[in-house]
Amino acid sequence: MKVARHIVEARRERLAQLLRQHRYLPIQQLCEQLNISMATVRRDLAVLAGTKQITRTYGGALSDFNEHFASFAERRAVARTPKREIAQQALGLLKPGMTCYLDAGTTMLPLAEILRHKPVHPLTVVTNNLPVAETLAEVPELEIHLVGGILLRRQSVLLGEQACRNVRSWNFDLVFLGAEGMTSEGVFNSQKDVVLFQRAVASRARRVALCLDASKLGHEATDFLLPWSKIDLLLTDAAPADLRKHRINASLFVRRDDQENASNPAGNISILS
Amino acid sequence: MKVARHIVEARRERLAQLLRQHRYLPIQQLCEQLNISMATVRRDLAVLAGTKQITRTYGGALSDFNEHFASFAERRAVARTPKREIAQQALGLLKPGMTCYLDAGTTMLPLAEILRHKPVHPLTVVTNNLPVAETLAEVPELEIHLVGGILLRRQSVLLGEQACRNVRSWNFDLVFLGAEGMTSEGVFNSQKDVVLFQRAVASRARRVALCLDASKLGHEATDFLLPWSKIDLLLTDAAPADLRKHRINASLFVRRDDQENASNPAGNISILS
DNA sequence: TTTTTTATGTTTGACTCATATCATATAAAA
DNA sequence: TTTTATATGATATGAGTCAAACATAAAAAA
Repeated sequence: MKVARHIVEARRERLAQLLRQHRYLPIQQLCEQLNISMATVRRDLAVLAGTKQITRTYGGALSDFNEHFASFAERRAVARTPKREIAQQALGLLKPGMTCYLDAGTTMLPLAEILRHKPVHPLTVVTNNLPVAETLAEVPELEIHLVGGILLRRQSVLLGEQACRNVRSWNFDLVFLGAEGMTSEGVFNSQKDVVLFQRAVASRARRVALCLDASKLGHEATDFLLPWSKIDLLLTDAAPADLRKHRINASLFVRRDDQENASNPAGNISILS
Repeated sequence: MKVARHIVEARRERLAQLLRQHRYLPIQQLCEQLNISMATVRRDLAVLAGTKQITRTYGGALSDFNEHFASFAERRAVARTPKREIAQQALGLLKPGMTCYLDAGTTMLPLAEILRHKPVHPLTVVTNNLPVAETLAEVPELEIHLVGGILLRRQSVLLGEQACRNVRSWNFDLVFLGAEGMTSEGVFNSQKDVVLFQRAVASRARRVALCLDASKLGHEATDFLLPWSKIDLLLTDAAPADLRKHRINASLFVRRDDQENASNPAGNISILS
């Protein structure tokens, strides 16, 4: 009998979740847990294996997730090149002695990786992003702080009230934030806790840099994050013409080699691209 | 044909290493790699599974090694079995609804792994131990909190002033602490920051459980952590006679099945073993 | 509503794996 | 050296898994 699409997807998500939790499970146990036939489990596993979320084995399956934040690696694969570009722009903004914040989200991982190999020293990095923290943990030139908070499974990110409280004791020279969408009004994200936390971070920052690749243009996610008036820098690979088309008021363009002038005297957004 | 003992052990080590490298391998491939029969591979795998180095699956095997925290896993190899025992004791103390703290150090990892597969639900777990946090991150029944703080490279542990401050906003039903040594005076550790933080944790706890395997007996590390008077429970694999020999005042022994009586009315140390 | 599509569970035959037993060769002990 | 212990590979039997085909029932589309 056919079953509604959302039921199917929910079951597959549950399946993936069970496998992440146990790393390996035989098909029989998966059947018992989900109350479905072996045939269905096998078919679901085939789908999940197709999207590289799991590895099929004889008689069971094996989660690909817990191997070094693999889900991150997946998402990272999307828009890899733009994100590396943005990371390069971000790197140019970092000066020795700064205290900076790196946001949750996949955009920050390339920056962390670049920093790992070409550290700006000394530098204090604060983050709620576990993969970023771990990437940078090995670099002796950097001082890494993790904000405390509730650990959000799947995203490996710390959030919640305590996280916000922790952030309020910091003063950042520069914070890098990611988001899901940008319109003429400002930038958007898709989770309320995330937005709350990002606002807390932004309120402690001397300068706020938004990192958004071109695919976010015109997208409007559920939760409004910040208006452009509170954003100092936009790091993007989007073409200036496309930004104008979406009425994003980008009056000041800054090239990579004169970033010293990237300050924002008139309250306009500086764009590095 | 019989084969020299060191050959056998070398092969098994090679086997374990292959599995660590590939995480999962079917038996056939292991045969090809090692040029031995399936029967021998199966027997070797049974041995490795017996020492919890791998998990047998139908048709293959799966490394139990957390390749992510290599330095951790190395240290974990030492005193592996006692630590699993201690973890089992600790598990028995956890009751639904509790808020507990898991310390830094390798002793907590086996507990985290057991909890991952047999979660006590609901349970709030607070930790400064990144590997523990990650091990438990995928378990939906648990709420995981990381204290904020400076990330100590090498140990993947959070410490520092902010960490201490964060801890002070918690009330723990039960905290599990590790240490480097124990004498008749109390328990010791080897880093000042660690001790400071552990004291902060202990001060917010209704009950403090120390997890110390027998190898720590009589050892006196550089920094004094806590006197026995402030410790409610000692989880150890050390024999009672050995404890007495070192004049550790262990007057109350508790069996695993009457842990309800493990409270500490007279200020004596309860021992689970 | 009627029609089409499709997700599910069952069945079947081929294949793979596990367990136990056994002969043998060789290491280890006497 | 002789004897004992044991690690190995082969074999056979039984159990479990896989892939494909099929009927069915319910969702989606018309």
